Amino acid sequence: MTAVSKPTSAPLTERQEARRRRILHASAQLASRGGFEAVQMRAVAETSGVALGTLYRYFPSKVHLLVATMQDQLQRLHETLRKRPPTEEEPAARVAQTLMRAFRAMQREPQLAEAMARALTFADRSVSPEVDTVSRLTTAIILDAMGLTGTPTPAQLSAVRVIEHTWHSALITWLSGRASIAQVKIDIETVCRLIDPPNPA
Amino acid sequence: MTAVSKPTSAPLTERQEARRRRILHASAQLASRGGFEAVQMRAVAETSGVALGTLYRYFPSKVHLLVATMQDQLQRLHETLRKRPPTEEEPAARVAQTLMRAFRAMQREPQLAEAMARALTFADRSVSPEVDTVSRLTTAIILDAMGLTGTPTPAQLSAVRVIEHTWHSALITWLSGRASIAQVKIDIETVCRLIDPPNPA
DNA sequence: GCGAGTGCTGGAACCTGTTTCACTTTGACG
DNA sequence: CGTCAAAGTGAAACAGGTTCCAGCACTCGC
Repeated sequence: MTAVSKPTSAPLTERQEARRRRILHASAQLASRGGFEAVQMRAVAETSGVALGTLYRYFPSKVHLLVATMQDQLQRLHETLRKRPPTEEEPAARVAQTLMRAFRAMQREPQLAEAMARALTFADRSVSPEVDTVSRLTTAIILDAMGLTGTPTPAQLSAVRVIEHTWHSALITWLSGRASIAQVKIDIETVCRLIDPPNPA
Repeated sequence: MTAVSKPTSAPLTERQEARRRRILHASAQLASRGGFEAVQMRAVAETSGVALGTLYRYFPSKVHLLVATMQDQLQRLHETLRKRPPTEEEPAARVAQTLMRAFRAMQREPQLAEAMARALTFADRSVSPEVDTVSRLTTAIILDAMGLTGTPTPAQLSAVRVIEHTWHSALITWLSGRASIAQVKIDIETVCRLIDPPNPA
C-alpha cells in the first residue's frame, strides 16, 4: 500500500511535497518537546523555514496540522506493526497486544502523543475528513491485528469501533494523569473481550 | 445526596454562591446558542454581570468553566434519572437505556453538549480534579442504572470504565458529525454487553 | 525572452483567552 | 463607628491562533 496521503485536489510538486514534509517534521519535533502548547504556528513556520501564510495554506489550522501529524505517525506505526505482527493466537489477545504495543510507542513520546490526542478530540466539524482518515487508519490497524480471514461482520465492526473509542479515551485519560498504565491495560483487555464471542474452543 | 459541589477550600457566602450560579447559567446559555466558541470569557463576564477578573477568580480558565458547567448539568441529569429509573430488566439493557436517554438529552441541546464535551476532552492536567469529578458522576449514573445489589466487583468497574470511554468518545464522534445516532446506539448496545457476562437465563 | 498566474514571503493586524494592577466595595472584628 | 483584609471592578496589556495584504519569485504557454 503506497501511502497516498492527499490526492484530494492538487498533485503537489516535489518542492511542495518537501515543504509539507518539513512542516510535519517541525510539528512533530516541537510537539515531542513541549506537547500541544509548544506547537505554536509561528514556531512551526520558522522551524520548517516557511512563511506563516504558507503554513496556513498547507494546513488551515493548528488542529489540522496536528491531525495530519497523527496520520503520519499512524502510518509509520502501521508499517512497523505489519513487519512484526502480534504473536498471540486468539484475535482478542492479538488486538490487545497490538494496542499495548502502540501504547508503549506513545509512552516513548508522551508529549507528542498528548499533542496529537488533544488535537484529535478537540477537532471540530471542519476537520472531520482528516479525523475520519485517522479513524480509518486505526480501524485498519485493529482489523489487521485480528488477522481475520474474510470480510469482517457488522458485529465485528461494531466491536472494533467500540475498541477504538476505548483506546482513544483511555489514552487521553492516561495522558492527563487520571489513569495508570495498568488501568489502561485492564481497560483494553476488557474491551477486547468483545471480539471473541465466548467460543469455548 | 445533597450536592456538595466545592467544599474544597472556602465556604462561599450567599452572594458568592449567587455569582457562581449566574456565571454557570451564562456559560450554559451562551454554549447552547453557539457552542464552545460562543462561550467567550468576556461575554460570560458581561452576561453574568461580573468583572473579567472575578470570573477568572471563580473559574481559572474557560475549560474549567465548561467542565464545571458539565458537572452542573450532569447533576441535574442524575436527579432526573433517579426519578425515572430505567424500565428494563437486565443490567446491560438498563445501562444502554439510560445512556440513550442521556443521549437524547444531548440531542436537545447539541451546542451545549458540544461545548462541554470539547472542554472535557481538551482539558489538560490542571483540570484533572474537576474532570475526575465528572467522571465519578458518570460512573455513579451508570452504576445506578445497573441497579446492582451489593458492591460492584472489579470486573464490573472495568466494564463501567470502558462504557464510559465509549460513551464519551461516541458522543464526540456524533457531535462532529462523523457518526449517526443509529451508529451511536449500536456502539452503546455493543459495549453494554460487557456488563452481563453471558448468563443464559 | 515575455507576460499571466499561481505560490511564497514578510509583516501588520485582529480576535479571544489570560494576566496584571490600581482602585473600590464588602464584611468581619475590635 | 473605624480599620483591615479579602473580594470585586475596570481597563490595559500580553500571548498565540488566524487573517490579510503588498510585493517578489517561480512556472508554463507563447
